[in-house]
Amino acid sequence: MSKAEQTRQFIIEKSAPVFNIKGYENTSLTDIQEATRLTKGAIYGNFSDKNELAVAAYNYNASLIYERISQCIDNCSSSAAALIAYGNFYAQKWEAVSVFGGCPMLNAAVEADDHLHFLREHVRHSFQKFMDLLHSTIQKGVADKEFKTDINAKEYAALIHSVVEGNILLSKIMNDPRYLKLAARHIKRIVEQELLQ
Amino acid sequence: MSKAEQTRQFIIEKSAPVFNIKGYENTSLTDIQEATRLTKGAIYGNFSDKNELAVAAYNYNASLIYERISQCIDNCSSSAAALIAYGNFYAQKWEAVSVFGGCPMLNAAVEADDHLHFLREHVRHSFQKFMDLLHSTIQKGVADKEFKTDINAKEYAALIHSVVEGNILLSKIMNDPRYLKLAARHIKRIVEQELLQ
DNA sequence: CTTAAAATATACCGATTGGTATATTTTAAG
DNA sequence: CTTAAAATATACCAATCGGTATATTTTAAG
Repeated sequence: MSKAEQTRQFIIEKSAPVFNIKGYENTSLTDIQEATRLTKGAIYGNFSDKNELAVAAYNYNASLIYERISQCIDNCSSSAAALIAYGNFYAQKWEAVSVFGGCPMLNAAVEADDHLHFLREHVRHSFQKFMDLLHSTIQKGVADKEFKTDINAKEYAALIHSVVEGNILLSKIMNDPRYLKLAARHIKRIVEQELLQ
Repeated sequence: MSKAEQTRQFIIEKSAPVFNIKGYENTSLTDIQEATRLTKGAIYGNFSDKNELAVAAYNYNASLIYERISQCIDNCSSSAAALIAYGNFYAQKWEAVSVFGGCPMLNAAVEADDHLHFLREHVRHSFQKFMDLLHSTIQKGVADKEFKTDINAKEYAALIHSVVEGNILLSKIMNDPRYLKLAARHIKRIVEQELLQ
């Protein structure tokens, strides 16, 4: 990895939490300079403009969470356990996620849905990636005869994902992680009462 | 109502959708001038600063939705019908809500949770108000022997609210109102299988 | 109709924004 | 060690930001 590639990665990693906390449009180059302790020369030498860095930072933020969640799912011995683990993930890691500014997908989605168009497709893509992860987990449960055969896997994937995101929102604004524990229990109930054979 | 009070209300109503679409920090005074076709003199003659207008616009946005939803609930003949109507509200009014920038509470919550502190308490208050509305609806169902007696009304209120908000997020970013219809069906199932006697 | 006050418009302010041209420093090949 | 290129720092730019002082217009009481 060349010096510039190292710097590029360094800038992404240092600015990523700032973008997530302050928002992609409200994060200024001064903020990025302070976070990286670098000057505009270094930043614009590695990114053509602020938007390119914003997209790189978002993708970094989203993939960071994705890796941890998919790893968490891979460690489960059954599909039911995997879905329940997904519901528990944010409840367990809440302190770390909260300090980091909360769920990067939730934050970026609200900002990108109707006025940050350069970000929108990236946010859509990561939402889809999360739902695909849940979808394939449910499909595996069906294939393994663990789950009922007549369930709509895509709908349950979207439902579980939305329950988690909705309660991240609630926990964050109310400053109360109990909403996430409630979400985890609700997902457990869905799995046990509607998915399991 | 004096001329100034009329103008004040006019500014709130015209700028409210702009704040909801562009975000409270990203909406500039130029945006507000364009939306109202007024000058800075008129705006600063009626509001001490941009934040005061932002708070007034947010409260207007939130109360507008609240009024419609509580009216929708009041028209229902049973508590079960009221909760189901709540789930259906955004699915039915999606076109109008979407053009308006989506749910004002969702948008403002993401912006205010960790960097727009002057707005945060107002957003918390309206979240609480929505959950209280659901809470009292569920309590009424229990008192009327319509719902089971051993249910946790507060938890179900938070759950229903979060399912709706989560699917508003999903519908908005994916540009697909089907997620809201899914939320409505899920809430119906919760009411029928977990709340009704 | 007159007139003082209230409301709105105009013209300006310093600070900050994203971005760039150029100077300097650092890197790494020979 | 030398040196050209790559990477970073510095100094600047026009545009826009929120906000204000003042001028003008509109309102409404007498």
